[in-house]
Amino acid sequence: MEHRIERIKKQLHSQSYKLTPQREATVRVLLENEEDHLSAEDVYLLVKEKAPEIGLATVYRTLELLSELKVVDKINFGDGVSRYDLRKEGAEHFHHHLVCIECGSVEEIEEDLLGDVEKLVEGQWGFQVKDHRLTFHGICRVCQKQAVAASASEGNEEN
Amino acid sequence: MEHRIERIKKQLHSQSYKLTPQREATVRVLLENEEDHLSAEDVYLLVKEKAPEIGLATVYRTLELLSELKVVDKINFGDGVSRYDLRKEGAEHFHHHLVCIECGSVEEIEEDLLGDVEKLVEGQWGFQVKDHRLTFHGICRVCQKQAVAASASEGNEEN
DNA sequence: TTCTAAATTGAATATGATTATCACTGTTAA
DNA sequence: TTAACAGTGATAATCATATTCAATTTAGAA
Repeated sequence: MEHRIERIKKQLHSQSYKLTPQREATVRVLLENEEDHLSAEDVYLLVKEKAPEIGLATVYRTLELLSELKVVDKINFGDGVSRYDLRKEGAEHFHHHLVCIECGSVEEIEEDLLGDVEKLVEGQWGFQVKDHRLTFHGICRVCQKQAVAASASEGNEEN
Repeated sequence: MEHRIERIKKQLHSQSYKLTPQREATVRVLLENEEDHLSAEDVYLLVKEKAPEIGLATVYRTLELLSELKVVDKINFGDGVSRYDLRKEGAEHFHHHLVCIECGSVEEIEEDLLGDVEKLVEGQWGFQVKDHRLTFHGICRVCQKQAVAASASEGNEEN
């Protein structure tokens, strides 16, 4: 953790930005909640717990800054809010997401599934790929099981 | 064109919605601008040309409705607005996009590039894929050429 | 056709996320 | 020390989208 903060600090400095206490607190929240896909508001509430004096505007500014530096990726799952997702250290590409249309859960896939597809796009469309966004919409493992269980008990009145 | 409108009409009727003049005008605009990725505001302005009495709220409602019926896909390229893209007739999956980070142009790929990847996701992650969103960010053919031209003329003062 | 209930509309307003403004503070470097 | 200046928090402004509501239109029933 400290190592990653140190690294982000260097990234900031390299563009003559500072790692202020507010920015550090924000980064720590992102690191501690790496699994989640927090909105700016979510981040704000979590940062407030450690640094109650921080303002919402600062959180937005920090997230925007981290986004420019490619420390986080700004993503959008179609609800009205942007979410911020830490990029894995050294990751060249954005990771993929599995969004469940039943329960709304979001799972991440770190593996790069698109190597071949990107080559195809570069070759066939002459498009020089720099990054990608891939999201699958469907039904997660848990909801699939629930669906099976529900249909199995069909006919036996349970309520 | 008429054929496609007829088909959308049937889809609406099957859920007991009506193809009102306002909805028809909106659909026509979408059909006539199939190449583009129009925002709600864009659609509104274009529909106004044929049906000046239409309200913005109606356009939003219509686009939302068409989105539910999977006639259009609501997409988001990271600027603050949703864009609406007609789904090709009979297309099971959403098509892909190539977004140029230089000039902002958006190209579409109709081919389904993800057959293999989806099988992998279903097998390895147990996730039942219903749809996907895939966008590549990079540099389009035109901007690549311009970059080459610019670097070639480097040193010769041209202005 | 006439009637009726439900669907749809436009205008206006409300909402909610994000951005801009601005006065103030802390930091840096001469 | 002081003079920039980056960074901050509170607040107001913006902008896309959703909602409300009274008026209108529509598809069938009678």
